Amino acid sequence: MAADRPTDTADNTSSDAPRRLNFVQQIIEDDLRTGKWEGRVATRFPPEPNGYLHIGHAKSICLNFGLARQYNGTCNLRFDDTNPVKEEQEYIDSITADIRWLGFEGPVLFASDYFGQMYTWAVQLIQDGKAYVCDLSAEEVRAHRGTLTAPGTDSPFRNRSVAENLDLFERMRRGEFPDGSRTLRAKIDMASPNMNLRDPAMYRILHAHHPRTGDHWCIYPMYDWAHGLEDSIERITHSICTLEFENHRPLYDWFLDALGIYHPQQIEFARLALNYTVMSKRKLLELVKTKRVSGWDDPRMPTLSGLRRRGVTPESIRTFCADVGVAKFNSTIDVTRLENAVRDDLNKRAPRVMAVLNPLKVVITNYPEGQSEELDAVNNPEDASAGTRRVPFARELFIEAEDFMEDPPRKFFRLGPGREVRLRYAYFITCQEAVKDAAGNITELRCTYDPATRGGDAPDGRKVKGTLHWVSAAHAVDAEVRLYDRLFNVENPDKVEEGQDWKDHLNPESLRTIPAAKLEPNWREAANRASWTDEIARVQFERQGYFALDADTAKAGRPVFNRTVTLKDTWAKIAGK
RNA sequence: GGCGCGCUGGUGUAGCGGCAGCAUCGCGCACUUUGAAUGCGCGGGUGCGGGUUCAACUCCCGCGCGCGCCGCCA
Repeated sequence: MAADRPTDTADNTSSDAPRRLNFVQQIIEDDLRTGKWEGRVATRFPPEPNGYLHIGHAKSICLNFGLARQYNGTCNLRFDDTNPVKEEQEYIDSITADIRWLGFEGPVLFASDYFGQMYTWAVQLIQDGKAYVCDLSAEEVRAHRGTLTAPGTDSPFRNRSVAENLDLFERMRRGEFPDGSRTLRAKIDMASPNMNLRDPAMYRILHAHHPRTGDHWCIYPMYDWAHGLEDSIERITHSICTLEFENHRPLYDWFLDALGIYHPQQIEFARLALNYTVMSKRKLLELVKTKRVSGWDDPRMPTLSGLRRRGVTPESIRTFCADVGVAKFNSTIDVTRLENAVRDDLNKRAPRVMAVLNPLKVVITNYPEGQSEELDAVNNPEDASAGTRRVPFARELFIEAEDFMEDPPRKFFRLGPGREVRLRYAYFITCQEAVKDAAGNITELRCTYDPATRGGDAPDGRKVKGTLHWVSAAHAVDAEVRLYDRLFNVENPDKVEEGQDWKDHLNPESLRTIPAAKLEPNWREAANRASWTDEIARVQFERQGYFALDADTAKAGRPVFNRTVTLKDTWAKIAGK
């Protein structure tokens, strides 16, 4: 099941086997069969540029762009920029870049380009007696709206004449009234059991500078009014959004029908939720603003830019989204599934390199001083075409401090006094002595090597339980390594108890920095043997995990690596017990 | 209160009347110059009560429980 599984599609259409369609695909195929849209499939991804994209958006992006790809249709990237007070050019730029990084492209459009058309349509509704200008304040509107159980009451301005409404609306547009003083409302039904239909606002007055339209407008359309129009203008066929818009669908339909214009079908699906993180833009923004993380692209963030910097590949995000599927009910996905998709991809593609994070010096006492040699190491056991490289070996080495125990427990396969292990691609060594300082800390190991085991095999067939990674001390390159862990130490940070704050569950150990890890000297050439669509260098540090070269490398004057994800570590589990 | 959705193994889900599958997680075994990867095995059908049917996890009805939404945000 490994080799032939498509790893780069956003859908689950495997060529063989009966295809299992998700419910959206079913709707589309039914429509294709009945010719509902003349065989067209047109979707859109409509982010509001008020924050960075996160893994939850990736699901929607993969769905919308994936559907278009699958059915030979189109998918527009449409910025839903209808609220200038929250939106910024920075977000427009990051969203565009993130989508391209994820591997999708399509026309880039802006809702703000339709403001003129929307205005014309609003006038039409007024003329038809289906919209009116209301002078109630926000609080008064709330009071008139009624409650969950009680119907609302009509606004005293509900029955203004068409002429007066037209005049007032025009003056709203011209900027004659202050923010919040009036709204244009749809005349629907103040007694509707669906609160969304109790004369919802279509336009509010906002004297705000818009990133694209500047100061041309001082009235801005509300989502419910605008969204269907945007879809209609773009002749979208399937307008896919998340579950919370289900109650808005009657409104979506009402506006389009009242106007008598092209009418796409709105379909709702469950957004992605992941444990051990938060996904709301509000909370992510707060983490950024309060400096709990270094920015939107902090590698601990669930943002696409954070995941990218962390080293996660776009391919693995796409397979993850395909694996997760599309359903009509909310559920929380275990992050381990994301991590797994990442390991799966990286295992096949990442070149192996040896790096010692927590160095312990080893002296090979029977290896000649001043001598060194080069040993062959394979770059990727999963990919023969990756070839081999030469790794220098000498008398003084570093191994991982955790790979030695003075008094090893039964199941510990690594080095201990008198024990023999293999140094990967090098020799068998036996520990003769652990040298300690005055405080009793082990400062150095004195070992002997068996020259006959060069390359790592014993001619006499002798076996060894453990294989350690290592680096020649004289040849090692220092690197900064950033070890990341989950941002929160509880599964659901959104669920807070009385008197607690969601930020109380931030994991204090989500970042651990190692200033001077020891890398094998040819790490860069080794890493560059693989090519990545985003040109971020990624490697596996053998026995430890996958790491990505951070852009800070340039200013740090030494390589800086981010740990993307660890390797599975069954010893850690055993040791933890 | 309304609308919508769900209730299958530890978890997340698939099946659209007759075989319960996938992923993940856990455990075990094999193999192994990454305790990695890989391969194999083990771990389930009830939310409750009715009905339709030769046959229901799948269809229908009622109940229960859970979740989501109800801003001059999107």
